[in-house]
Amino acid sequence: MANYNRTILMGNLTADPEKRFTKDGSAVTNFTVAVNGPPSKDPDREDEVLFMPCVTFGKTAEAVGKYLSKGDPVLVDGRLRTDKWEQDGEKKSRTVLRVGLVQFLGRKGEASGEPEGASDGDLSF
Amino acid sequence: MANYNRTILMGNLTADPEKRFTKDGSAVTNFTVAVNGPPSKDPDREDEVLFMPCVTFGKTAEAVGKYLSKGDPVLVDGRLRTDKWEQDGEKKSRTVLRVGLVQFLGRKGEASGEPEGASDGDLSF
Amino acid sequence: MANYNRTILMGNLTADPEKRFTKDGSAVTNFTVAVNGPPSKDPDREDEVLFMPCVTFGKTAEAVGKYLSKGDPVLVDGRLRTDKWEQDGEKKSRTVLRVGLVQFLGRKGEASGEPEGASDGDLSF
Amino acid sequence: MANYNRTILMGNLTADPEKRFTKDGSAVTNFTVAVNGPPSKDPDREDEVLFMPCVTFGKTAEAVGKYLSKGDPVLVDGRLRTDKWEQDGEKKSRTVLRVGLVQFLGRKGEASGEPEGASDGDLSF
DNA sequence: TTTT
DNA sequence: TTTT
Repeated sequence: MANYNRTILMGNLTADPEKRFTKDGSAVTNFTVAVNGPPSKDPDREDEVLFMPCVTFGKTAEAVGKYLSKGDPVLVDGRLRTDKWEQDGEKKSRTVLRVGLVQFLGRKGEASGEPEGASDGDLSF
Repeated sequence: MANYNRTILMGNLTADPEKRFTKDGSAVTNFTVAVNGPPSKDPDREDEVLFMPCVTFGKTAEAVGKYLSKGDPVLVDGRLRTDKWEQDGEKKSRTVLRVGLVQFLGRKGEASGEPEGASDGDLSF
Repeated sequence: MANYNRTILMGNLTADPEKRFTKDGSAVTNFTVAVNGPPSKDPDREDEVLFMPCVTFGKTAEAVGKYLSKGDPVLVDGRLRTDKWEQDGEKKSRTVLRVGLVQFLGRKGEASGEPEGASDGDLSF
Repeated sequence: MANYNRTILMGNLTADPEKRFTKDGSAVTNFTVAVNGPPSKDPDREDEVLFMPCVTFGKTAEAVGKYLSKGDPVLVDGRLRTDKWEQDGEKKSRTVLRVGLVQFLGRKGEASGEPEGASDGDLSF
C-alpha cells in the first residue's frame, strides 16, 4: 500500500517553544506556527490563518528550544500525525506536525540576509 | 511577512466522498484520507495513522465526487487551514486540507499502471 | 498513469532576473536560484550548491522582474521540466523549474520581518 | 542564509536502475524517472515530459536495485543537486535528484492496491 | 490560546 | 467515524 506524508510551512511562532525531556533524557519541543493566508477580499471575513501545532525531537528539539522564540519566522518540514487522547471520557484528536527539519529565518523583525541557521533533523542535503 | 503552506499526502479514502453545492451552484466535496505510517516496532503500540479531512472545490470537487470512493488510493496536494466553529458554546477547531490537486491512483485493489486520471485544480504542469 | 511534479526551493538569486515578452505581450522572466547545501565536512570538497534555472510567466513574471535582484532570498515552488534544444547539430537538454509561486524573503542583507510580498501564481491559499 | 531544497516526483522508470558500489562497499543506484505533463492542447506540440536523473545511496539504493525495473511507477522525494564534470576540456553540468525516499507504486501495469513497499531512506514517519 |  |  502506498503512503506518503509531507508538509512544508513557513510562518511565525505564536509563542515561545516548550521544551521537555523524555524519561531517557532526549528532548521534545512543542511550538505552534501561524501561517497567514492571503488578505481576504471580503472585508467582513477575517483573513485565514493556519495555527499548526508542531513537535520536534532530539537535536532539532534542542535547537528550537535554544534559538527560537515568540514571533520568529521559520520554515518547517515534516509529517502530519493524528494525535489521540481521552478527556473526561471523551475521545479527542488533533493534527500535529512532527517536524524533521527547521530552517530559522531570522528573528522577529530582524535582519534576514544573514543570521539564520538550519536545524537539520535527519534530512541531510 | 513570509508565508508558505503546502502539504502532499498519499493514502486511501476512509469513506465515500460527500459532495454538496454552494448557493451559487459550485461543488464542494469532503473526504478523509488515511495515511499509514511505518509499522511500529513496538508490538504494544498501534501503527501511526494520519486521518486527514480534505475539502475540494469546483471542477476538482466534481471529479472527486464522481470517480472516487471508499478505499481508493490518491495523492492530494493542497494547503492546510484551521477550521473554527462553535458547538454548544464551546470553541472548536480542526485542521483541514484544502486540496488543489488530486491524483487518482487506481481503484481499491485494482490495476495501477493505467486507469487513473488527474484532477488538476489550478495547478497546471 | 500517475504523475506528480513539485519542487520547493529556498535560496538566493545569482543575478538580476531577465524579463522578456512573448508575441502576445505576456511576460516571461528567467532567473537562477542558488541553494546551498550543508557545509562539507571534508575540507577538500567544496560545499554543494544547486544552481537552478527558473522561469515564470504572467503576473508572477512581472513581479519577479520588478521586485527581485541579484542576491535576494526567495522561496520558489513549481514544476520541473526538461528543456530541449539543438546547438551546432547537437541535442542539448537541461532541467528548468517552471515557478508557479514566488515568496519574496526580503532583500539581500535587509530586514526580514517585514517587507516581503508574495507573488502567488495560480496557487491561492 | 536560508536554504531549502525539496522535490517530489511521481512517474515511471525509463530503464532498469544501475547499481554500483563505492570503494567502501556501500551501494549507489542510478535511474531516471519520466514524469508526464498534461496532454498538450496544441496538437503540433508534443506533450511535456520531465526526465529526471536520480541517485540513491545505501539501503535505499539496494532496494531500488532489487525491486524496481523499467516502466515501474514510483514516487521519489529528495533534493536537487548540480552535478559538474569536465568532458573534452569542456565544463558540463546537469541537475540530479538525490533521492532520500522511494515509494514503490506497483509494477508496470500490475495491481496497485497491494504489493508495494517503501524504501524509506532516513525520512521516517 | 495564538504570529507578522 | 475511519483506509489498505
